[in-house]
Amino acid sequence: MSSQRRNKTQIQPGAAKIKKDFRIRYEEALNPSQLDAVTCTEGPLLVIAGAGSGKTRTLTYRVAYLVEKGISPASILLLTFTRKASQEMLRRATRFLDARCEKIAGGTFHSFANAMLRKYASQMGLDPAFGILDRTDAENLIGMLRKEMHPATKHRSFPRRKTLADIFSRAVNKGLAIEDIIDQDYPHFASHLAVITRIHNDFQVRKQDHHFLDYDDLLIYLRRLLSDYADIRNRISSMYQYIMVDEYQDTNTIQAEILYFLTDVVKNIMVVGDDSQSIYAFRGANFRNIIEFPNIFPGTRIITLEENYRSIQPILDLTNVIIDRAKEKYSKNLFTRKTGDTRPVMVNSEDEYSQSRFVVDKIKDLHRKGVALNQIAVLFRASFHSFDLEIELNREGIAFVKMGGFKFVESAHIKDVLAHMRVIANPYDRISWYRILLLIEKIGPKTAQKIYEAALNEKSGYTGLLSAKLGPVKGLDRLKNLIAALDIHPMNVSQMGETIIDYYMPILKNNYDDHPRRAKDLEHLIGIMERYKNLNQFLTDMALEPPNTSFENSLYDGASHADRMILSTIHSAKGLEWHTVFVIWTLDGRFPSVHTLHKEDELEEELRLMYVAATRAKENLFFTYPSNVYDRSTGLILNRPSRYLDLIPDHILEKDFEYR
DNA sequence: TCACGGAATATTTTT
DNA sequence: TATTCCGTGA
Repeated sequence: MSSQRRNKTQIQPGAAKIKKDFRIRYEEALNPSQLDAVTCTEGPLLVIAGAGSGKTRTLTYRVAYLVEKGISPASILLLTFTRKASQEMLRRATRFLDARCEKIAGGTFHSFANAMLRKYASQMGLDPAFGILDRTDAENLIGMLRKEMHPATKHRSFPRRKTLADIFSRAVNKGLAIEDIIDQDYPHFASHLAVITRIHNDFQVRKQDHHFLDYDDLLIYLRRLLSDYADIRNRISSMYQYIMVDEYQDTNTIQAEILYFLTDVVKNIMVVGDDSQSIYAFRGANFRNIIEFPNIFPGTRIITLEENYRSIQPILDLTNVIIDRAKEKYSKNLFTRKTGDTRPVMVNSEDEYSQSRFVVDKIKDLHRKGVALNQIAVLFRASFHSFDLEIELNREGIAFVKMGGFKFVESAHIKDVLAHMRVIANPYDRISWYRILLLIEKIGPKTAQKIYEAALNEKSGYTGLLSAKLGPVKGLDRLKNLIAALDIHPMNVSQMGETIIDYYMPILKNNYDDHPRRAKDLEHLIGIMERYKNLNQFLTDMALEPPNTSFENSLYDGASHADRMILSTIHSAKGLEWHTVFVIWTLDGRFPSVHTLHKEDELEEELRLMYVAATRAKENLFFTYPSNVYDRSTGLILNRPSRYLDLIPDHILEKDFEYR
């Protein structure tokens, strides 16, 4: 790119300045393009960072550089895709430089929105003590409303609550009407449009009435705050003079607009991303954000990071071929200095079972040769693709962790306990009331509703339950005692948690045959509570910044955590790397999935997903696909390798292996 | 009105 | 795997 030449000449004065008295030797730690990206601090900057090109490293050093330059940490804002990412970068910057880096405002768009809204919400007529609905809460609420629309939802063809939540969220994140989403993505529900729209309206109203914001609302409200209230916009945007955004390819239009407003006063904004790795369009991410960035911010400098530090040349040869087929992208030319002569391999197996056998045998083999288990990963398109493999791994006693999929806080027993706390925090929280009431035997939806209404009639907050005039309801006494106990003694968060868990234990034992495992989770939860002084803070964090990984399951004390191999969806593998990577189910119809075959955009996204998967590997890369798989939904027999790998020449992808 | 059992169903996921 | 949904009987 011709602009890059210009960049180089411009940067020289800055680069010279570094040498004098800065503590960190930036020019030694970084390659020339990375150094460019770090030292170019003024004005809009777009960094296209290819896979494995040291993106995180660059961001981290840039944070340190800004601080070392004397910029106040409080005026630096670092927005990332996950909370963990920003924490990690700030932690490393702190190690390189000093504790000033800890003062930098960092987090996700959602946590930033939360912070700003708590501060300024009242000015836009929003209760600053608003509660946050996580995805499950939103689904439950939608489920309640769905049921209230009884007659129409009786048909089997009516979308389930999860699907409804999906539709609603997609509409927000893509900035489209419900109707458009149905048209585009769910044409088979077209006949239910009217009812779906009604449920959606009710959903919005309920949230407002109860002062609840769901994840999408956080962004919507922040955007409104910034667009409609000039004085607040002014205040916020003069506070953050240097803004950095990671994973820009996975931001959606609302987030791009938020950034636009945030830079109203000062336009020192840097975004980093790789359009080739954009894999969240189903959630509203718009990879064109990255392509349009220079149009929105005139004078944008573009820096491309093209040296890959991760993979050996044969792997890069393959990934370059894969991504070459993408229609719309910034051109970049990744290169590596890592040589090697092991070509990526495509393995055809007879069926799913022999696919699992191949992977297991290969893992045992590698492990014997000295590759640590935690340097081996198996990646797949969808969470359930690993079920069969998990069985085989268990049988062979190979320790693994599965990433992605279910979260700690989303599991039913954790939500049960949290619901009790939420009722205390917000007595009008109908969802939580229902949840805890339904746990009691002989109480179903109807009874729960009666109790809820009677309790709220007392107008005395959650203690309304104690004085509510109710006919005798069996089993409610224990709950009443609990509420009374919580009311009488002032407690900190963890004491409250323990009291609730004491109450909840019998219910847990009754409801789940695997209660010992779940009880362990609850202990873990207490541990987390101990870090909090404030109930609301705790509940907010549980929604916005939940403890991340789906922890060690029951094998807590089995193999040491360090020596386990990794099973992961490709989405959850973003940004990670391993010595050896297996991508299973690279079968046309599974990857890309049959759902996407007739949608061009989605096929493009699947292609990028394959690219992300392949670029995780450092030394070894295997693709496997079983033959003769019957697809129930379409009636097709699937037996071709993924179209993204099918026509690649043999000298790049070795293809004639068979395993049975 | 509730509990229970069996069947159906499932892309992907962070917030 | 694990939830969710629906029908049935009490």
